[in-house]
Amino acid sequence: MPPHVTTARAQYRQVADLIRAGIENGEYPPGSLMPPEPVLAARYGTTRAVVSKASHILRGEGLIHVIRGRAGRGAGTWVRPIPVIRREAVTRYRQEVREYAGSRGAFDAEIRSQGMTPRVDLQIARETPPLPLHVENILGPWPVLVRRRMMYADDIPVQLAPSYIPLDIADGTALAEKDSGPGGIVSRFADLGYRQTRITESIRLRRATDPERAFLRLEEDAPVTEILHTGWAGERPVEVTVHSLPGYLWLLDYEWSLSHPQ
Amino acid sequence: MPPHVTTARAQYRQVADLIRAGIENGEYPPGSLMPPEPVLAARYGTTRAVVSKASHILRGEGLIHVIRGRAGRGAGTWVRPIPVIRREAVTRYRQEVREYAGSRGAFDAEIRSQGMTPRVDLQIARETPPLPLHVENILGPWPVLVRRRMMYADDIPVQLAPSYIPLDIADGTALAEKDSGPGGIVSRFADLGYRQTRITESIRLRRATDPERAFLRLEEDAPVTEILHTGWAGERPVEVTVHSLPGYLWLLDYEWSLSHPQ
DNA sequence: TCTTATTTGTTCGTATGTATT
DNA sequence: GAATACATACGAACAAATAAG
Repeated sequence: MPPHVTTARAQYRQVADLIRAGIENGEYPPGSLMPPEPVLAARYGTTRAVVSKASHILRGEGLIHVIRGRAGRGAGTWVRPIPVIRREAVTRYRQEVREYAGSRGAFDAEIRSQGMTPRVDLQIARETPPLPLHVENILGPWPVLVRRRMMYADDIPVQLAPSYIPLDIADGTALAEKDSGPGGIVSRFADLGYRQTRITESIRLRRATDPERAFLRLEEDAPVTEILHTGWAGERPVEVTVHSLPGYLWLLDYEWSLSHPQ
Repeated sequence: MPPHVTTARAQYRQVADLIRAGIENGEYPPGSLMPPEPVLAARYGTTRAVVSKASHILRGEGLIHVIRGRAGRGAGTWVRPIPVIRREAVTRYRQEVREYAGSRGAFDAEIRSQGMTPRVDLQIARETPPLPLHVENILGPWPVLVRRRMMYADDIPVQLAPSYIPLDIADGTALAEKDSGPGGIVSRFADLGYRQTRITESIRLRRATDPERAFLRLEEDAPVTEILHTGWAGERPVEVTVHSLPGYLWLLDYEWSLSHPQ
């Protein structure tokens, strides 16, 4: 097509549409390696520049992930290997869910119930102010214990979730241990006399930070969903967790009852 | 800079960063008209191609909106005029919130409490199957009354929210009226004996449809947050609303209590 | 370890189309 | 109709990262 001929929809968007359809219909299956851009250009009758723009669109949608270099073990353009993951925000804090089939907390239960294999890497550290702004706004400028969780489904990174706990609550307790035991740390808070009675979550979309992009294998234009989660024991915030999720990868479910009067 | 000299970060990303900073620090204030691409290219010492790529990035983030043509009344590159809007998912269904200062439902109250002026255009229609897939999955293949709300803050379109109500509930009642009265339609459901006792919401990120892009003034690469909201009267779903929000524009708040045992 | 091949990233220059004032 | 401004496309060149031998 000569450069000056413009149809209703731009070529690069049409190519993106075709590749997206190919991903959905099995031509480019989940987890597979895509052909190189020059091959795709020939296949769709266009130039590498157009395919490259299409590629960038699909990356922003989290459908593909590109590692530069000669295609092989690591490098190449990869189709996202797993489907959308559902997060049940309310029921996940019920004891029977958190302990489902011996799970260590809500995430384990969540991934297993969807037929995938969960894995969580955990780093524990102490941190002093300044804390991340959103966290300090809630917990105040005091030392905290941080439980940094790096979470995988079928060995694919799907979530980052650092939890911040006031050090005067956590220090020297089971909350500072790697194995949080049956039911996860929510159960440990209860053991310590800080039974969480109320949860607040604040959801927003934002650009990914560099560490998030590296861990979640996101491209620069792919948005991240941030869930700012606070667990309250009475009037006191005892836990703040900042969940970072690839925006297009997750489905978030909420459920609540209405009380009268209406 | 010659084409083969590459610094750590691509020029077009650096330019996007500079413009984004300019928007945040008041150089390009909310609601203002940006200079044309050739002017920006000169200002940042680069070419129009680079500025154009930067522009596309910022559009994907919903920070600017471009209307092609000679700059003037309508055309040009505009900085998004309003800040992030907060949606309180749980408290918004309490009667005192819905009726705040005489508000007609939750959205009115929400926008007013944030110092902006709400406006809602409403179209009411009857529809027969096939309904949108997600809606039919919940309500079944039956005729519905649709209340299509088009919502503005300070006359800027900020949300689309069609509500689907089974026709056997809504027909000939206040639910089919334009003015939903004090407290909005949730109060009208209660009047009709369908007191909503439970709410479920399912949140996902997706590409915008053409009508959404047109109404919300979104660019093709800007994601939309969809909230699939269902109101239940006992075991029966009596209302499904599909909220479409510009992804980066909204902050969604949830809150709930934990019951024992933990 | 070093060299070569492959693949995507970035930029430039140019040309033309399309939309609005 | 003229002027302005963004949209798209092509082609070329070189950079940078990874793979293969």
